[in-house]
Amino acid sequence: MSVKQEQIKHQIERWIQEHHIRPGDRLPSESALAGQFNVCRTTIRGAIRRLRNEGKVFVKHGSGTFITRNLQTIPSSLDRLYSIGDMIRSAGLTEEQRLEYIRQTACPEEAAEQLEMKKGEPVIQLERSRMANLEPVAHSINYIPVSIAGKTLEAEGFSGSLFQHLEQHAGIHIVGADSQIIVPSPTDVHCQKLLTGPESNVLLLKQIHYDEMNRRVLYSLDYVRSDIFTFWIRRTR
Amino acid sequence: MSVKQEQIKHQIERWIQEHHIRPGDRLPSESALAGQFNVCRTTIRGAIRRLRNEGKVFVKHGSGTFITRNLQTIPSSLDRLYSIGDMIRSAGLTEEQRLEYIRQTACPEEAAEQLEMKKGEPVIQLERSRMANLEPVAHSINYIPVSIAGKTLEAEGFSGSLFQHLEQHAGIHIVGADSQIIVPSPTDVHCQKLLTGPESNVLLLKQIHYDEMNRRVLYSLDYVRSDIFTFWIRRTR
DNA sequence: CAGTGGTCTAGACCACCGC
DNA sequence: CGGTGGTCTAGACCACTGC
Repeated sequence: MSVKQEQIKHQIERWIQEHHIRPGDRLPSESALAGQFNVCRTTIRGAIRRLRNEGKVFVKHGSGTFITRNLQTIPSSLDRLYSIGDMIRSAGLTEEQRLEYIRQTACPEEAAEQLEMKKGEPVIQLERSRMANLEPVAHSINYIPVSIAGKTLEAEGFSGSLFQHLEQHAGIHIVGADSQIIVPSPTDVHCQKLLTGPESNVLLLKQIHYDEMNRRVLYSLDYVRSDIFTFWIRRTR
Repeated sequence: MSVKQEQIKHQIERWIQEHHIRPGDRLPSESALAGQFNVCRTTIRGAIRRLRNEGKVFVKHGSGTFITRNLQTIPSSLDRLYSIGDMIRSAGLTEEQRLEYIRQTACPEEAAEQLEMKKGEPVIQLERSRMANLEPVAHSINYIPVSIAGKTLEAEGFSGSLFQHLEQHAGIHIVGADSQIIVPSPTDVHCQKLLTGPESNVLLLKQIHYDEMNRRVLYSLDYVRSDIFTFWIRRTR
C-alpha cells in the first residue's frame, strides 16, 4: 500500500547518503523535492511522514525538515499488542502451555466491570500456565463472555493462540487493548507460582481487549516473570 | 491547527447524533459527506482520521466507514511522556520535592551506556525525593552529560521541573523517551525509602530521553509507588 | 520580507468489496 | 459491475520562521 511514498522515501534516503547530509542538516524544501523527484508535494509529504515516524527526520514549521541522529529501533513490547505466546516465540524460545482449566462460570466482579456486563453473567474462564524452554515464565487467566464466544471454546479442544482461535471459530478480530501495569502483591496465589527465588519478581498486566467494533471481548490477567520479560515503551510529548 | 478538520469532525458527530446512527451502522461515503458539508474530500478524510484516532469509527477499504461503540477515553500515563511532577499535579495533588543532592560526577556504567558516552565522563547527577500532599511517593535520579547541560544546573539554584529548566537554560527540548518498566529488587536502597508498609510496592522506570535531534540528553531512574501511580497503555495490533 | 511547512481545493485514477 | 475508500496530481492560500 502506497508504494510510491515508500519508493520516494527510499530515494530521499539514498539522496541523503549520496550527498553526505549530516545530522542537523536541512533537507531541500518539499517543493524542491517534489520537483526533483517529479512527483506531487502530497507524495513528498507522505514520504517525509514515514521518515518522521521512523525517527529519521524532524520537521520545524516555517523553517524546514532536518536530519536526526541515526537511531536504532528498540523492540518495544508495549506499544503494540502481542500475545504472551508471541513474545515467547519472538525471543527465539519454544513456547509450551499447560491448560489448568477451562470452564463456564459466573463472572466475577472485576472482570464484569471491565467487560461491561453484570456480575454473575456467564463467562468462559480459561487459565493457563506458560513455559519457555520448559521453565514456567507466565500465568494467564482469561475471561470471555459466553454471549461473545458462544460455546466454541468449550467444544473444541483448545490449544495454542487464543487470538487465533477467536478469529477462526468466532469471527472475532482483536485489534487492541487497554493494559494496566501492576506490581502484584507477593501474597497473590498466582504470583507465588512464578516466584522461583528471592530475587525474582512478577509483573501483572490487566488487559481489556477490543475488537474492530470496540466491543469488549476478552479480559486477561497476565502474570509474567519480570526477569524474563522486559517491557519497553517509546513515549512522546 | 487544522481548525476546519476539527469543525467538520464535530459536524459529523452531530450529524450522527441527530440521525440516531447506531454502532455498526455505516456513515455516508466520503464524497457524499464532502458534498453535504461543502468541503473537499481531503478535509473529510482528515476529520475521519481524527474520529478513527479517537476510536469512534473504523474504516473498511471498499465497503465504508462504520460507527464503533462509544468508548470512554482512558487517561493513559504511558503513551505520552509526562514528568513525575506532571503526573502528581494532574492527579490534583500538590507536588513538593526535596533535593537530596546535585553534583558533577563520573558517569556510572549503566547511565553511560544509555547516554552513549564513555564510563567516567563527567555528568551532572541529580537526586530528588518527591512528595504528593506531603507523603513521599517517588524518588528520581537523573543523569545529564556535562557536555549537554554545561554548568547551568549547578550554577542556578535548581527547583521545579527539570524539563522546563533544560528548555530555559540550555535550549534543550525533550520530545520523547524510551522507557523500560522494571520491578526493582526489594533490596534496592532507593526502593526501601518508598516501601511504607508490607503491602506497598514500587515500580522503576528507566528512561532515556531524547531531544528533537534524537540526542540522548537525560537518563532517569524513577522509583514510583505503585499504589499511588497506575500506568495505563492503549495497545494496538 | 522571502521561504518554509500546514492546509484546503478540485479532479483523476486505482484497489477493494459486495451484489 | 457500481460504489467505496486509498492515493496521486496541480494549484492555491495560510501560518510560521529567520533574516
